[in-house]
Amino acid sequence: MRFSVKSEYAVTAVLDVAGHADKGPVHVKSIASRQTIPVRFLEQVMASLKKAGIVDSIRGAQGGYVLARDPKSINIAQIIEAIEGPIIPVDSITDSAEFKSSHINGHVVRGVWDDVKRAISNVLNGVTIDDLNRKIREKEVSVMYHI
Amino acid sequence: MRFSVKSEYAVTAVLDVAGHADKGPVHVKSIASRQTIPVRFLEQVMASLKKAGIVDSIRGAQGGYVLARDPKSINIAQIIEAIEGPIIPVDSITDSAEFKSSHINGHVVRGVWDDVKRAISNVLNGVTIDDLNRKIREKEVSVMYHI
DNA sequence: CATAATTCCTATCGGAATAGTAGGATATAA
DNA sequence: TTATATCCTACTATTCCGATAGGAATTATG
Repeated sequence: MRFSVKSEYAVTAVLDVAGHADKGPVHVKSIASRQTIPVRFLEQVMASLKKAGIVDSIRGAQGGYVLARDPKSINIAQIIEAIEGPIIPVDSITDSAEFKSSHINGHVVRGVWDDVKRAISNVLNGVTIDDLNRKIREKEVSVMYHI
Repeated sequence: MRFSVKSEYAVTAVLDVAGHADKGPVHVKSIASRQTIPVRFLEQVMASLKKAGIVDSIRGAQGGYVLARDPKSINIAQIIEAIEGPIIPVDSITDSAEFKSSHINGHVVRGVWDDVKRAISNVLNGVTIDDLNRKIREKEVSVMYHI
């Protein structure tokens, strides 16, 4: 797993789609201009999200993207895994037989790495798109009051 | 922060130095051959560790490296930061003013990122070289019993 | 049916980072 | 004085990231 701009775009985009769910399918162009993300780049991000079953697409004119599932059932871990691959890889470099045998005490070090990955996974699994949407709405409300 | 081979080398090396503290300064060549790490590459890793005040060096013949501090006071976070830079960067790309203003709801997403970094930091700060050394010794003992 | 709008598929590219190599300067024990 | 180390700096091959690009496939709309 890593922490790329692409992941950030992905979460932002899903959040954007969720926030505009009422006005029919959201097209990439809108998201891109709202969030200032290169359109052609975002296209690829959306493709990954679709492949992972997070969004659905409607092709053709007036098409766009919609959430494939309930915002409460989409968490950040799923989105990031859709983009970057498994947070806890099935076999990492350090899991190879040669690595294990050539690095004395490697298992101990790898134990720490695993702990870290678990911690990351816990955080990301604990936050849903619905959670973030609420936070955004709360913020908007508080801004309104301040005006 | 990231999870490079270099970091793994660093932790392994510190662990190796700690484990051979009794027989005087440990030289890079020994560590490299024991752990199967390219010598010239490990040299650079050790330089970073020294700069960070984790190990001390003795130059010249029969020189080598020793721990600069008590193994109980060296944690994995310190080692990784010595190699990769701050785990929680003072200013990341996503913290720039332009990024903030151009990405709606960016603060919410970044909030999650911060939570993750904190979680990573907690794990890495909670594990010391002494902890890992104990684990290695326990393992060795249990292996001995099995023979 | 024609057209505009949209997703979809694939290839390419510049720049940065990673992992590793290399040459030689410097220090010091023996 | 010599062998053994660390130290300093530059280079390199490969991979990955962020982004761009061309064009095919699909579909609502007039």
